Amino acid sequence: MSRYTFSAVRKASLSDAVYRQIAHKILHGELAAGAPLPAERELSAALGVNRGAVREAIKRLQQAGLVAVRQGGNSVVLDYLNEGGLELLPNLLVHADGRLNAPVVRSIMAMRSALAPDIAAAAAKRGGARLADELDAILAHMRERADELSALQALALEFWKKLVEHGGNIAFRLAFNSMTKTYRAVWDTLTVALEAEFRDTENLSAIARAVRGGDEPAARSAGRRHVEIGRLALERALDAVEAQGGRV
Amino acid sequence: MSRYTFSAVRKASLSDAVYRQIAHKILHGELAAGAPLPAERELSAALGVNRGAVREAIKRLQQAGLVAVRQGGNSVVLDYLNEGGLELLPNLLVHADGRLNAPVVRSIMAMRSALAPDIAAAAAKRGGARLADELDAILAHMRERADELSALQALALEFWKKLVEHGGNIAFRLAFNSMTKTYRAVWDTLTVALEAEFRDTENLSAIARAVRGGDEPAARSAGRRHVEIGRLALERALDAVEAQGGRV
DNA sequence: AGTGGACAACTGGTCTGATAAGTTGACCAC
DNA sequence: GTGGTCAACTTATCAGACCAGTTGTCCACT
Repeated sequence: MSRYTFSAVRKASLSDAVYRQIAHKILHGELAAGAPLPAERELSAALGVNRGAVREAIKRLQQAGLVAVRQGGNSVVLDYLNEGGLELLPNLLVHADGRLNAPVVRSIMAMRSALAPDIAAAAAKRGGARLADELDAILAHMRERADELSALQALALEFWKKLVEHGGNIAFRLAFNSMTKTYRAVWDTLTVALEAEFRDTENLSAIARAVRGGDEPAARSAGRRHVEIGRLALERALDAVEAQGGRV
Repeated sequence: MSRYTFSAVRKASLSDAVYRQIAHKILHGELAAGAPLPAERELSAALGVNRGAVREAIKRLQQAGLVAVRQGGNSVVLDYLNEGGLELLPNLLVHADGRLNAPVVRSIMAMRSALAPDIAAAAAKRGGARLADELDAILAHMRERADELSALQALALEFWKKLVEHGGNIAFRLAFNSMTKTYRAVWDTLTVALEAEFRDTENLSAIARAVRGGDEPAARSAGRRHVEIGRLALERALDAVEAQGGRV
């Protein structure tokens, strides 16, 4: 492996930039629901890009439930609270100025708490010994690398990924994907905030044992205990910064 | 009101049609993960549309996590099980031949069961008397129109929409939107399958009371009991048709 | 007063054909 | 075996045109 690490060079396409700019304006209230979008020709002139790029961006906005397009009239901004899907979470998680949006963080942690027990239970129901072996392997790595917090974080995510992959529930799996994308957007922040959870191999071991024994209730309660550790830690952290009126 | 009812004329755009066709091929295995997509020019020639329409469709596929696009090389199909979000559920719900996909139905009902109790609890925590009044109004309508099953279904959905709107949890709300879109795709089927749940105004009333009293645990358990009615009914229905090897 | 036709001025939808720029593999000089 | 060069791909972007649906206005007719 190379002695140095390099990160990929940024190469956002024009239509991506257009999409992001308009989505940002909508999600942060600059373009209110019901407001008409400028005409495609106007937008392409204002943004200095070809109309095709604008159209590609608008098609994506349409798919995300942010705008409604209708031939003959202007596209109009929709209420994303009624039309948007989970994939909007990453965009909502940070304020325009880069601060974390605390209510959104709390929402995500609450959803995680709602789903994790059932994900663990489903894995226990269908997983079997083979899954348990894989989980134990991950746990072994976690114990080896207890001093590398970021590695622990990655392994914990992998643990849950395995559970959701073997639970046989496609809805859980897709929701997990959406939440993982959100998670990655604030990875470094959570490395610190969720440390207590990453160190809780005890409950993860309990899940692995429950998977091996097919014990759904045990998996459910161990899963619940595990994610509650992180939820409470984050809750306290948010309360602390909010109490002193600080930035999140 | 007019004596006759008319339905809107179909007016799908070209890029929509292209998107649907390719997404269908991916989600139903015709295009496996890792496979390269034909070049845009090839696709536009094969489909008989211009390249712009193909590009708009591919941009949407990219956003949905179905393909990865890279300048200079062919776009490649991704594994939607690892990359896709909840918004794919409507597409996965029905097989290529129009039959319901039973495992997906079970998944969705399981997810609903995981979220509903927490949605009810969150509403009880933050809703207050005003929300309770609105819920009671919906319940009154449900009792009036107990003989119109489809109306009951719409009102039940509205009831949950109110709960999720007032729960203050954005993640629940967005997930609810995704699931509602899926729900609408099989509305008529569920009208019959979930009849028992739509008639269960008892637990909904209990939720409304819990909201009025701010009683989170009561809202949680009533919510759980309510959706379990539908989940079990659907479970039995699926088991029945599967036992006789029938179509779903 | 009310209906519906004709029309202008918008809007998005589609198309053609061109150029820029990134990727890949083959070949070759060193 | 390393790296340069080139051809043949690919996507990215562009300009400019025409088609098609929506809206508001005016007006003739009933």
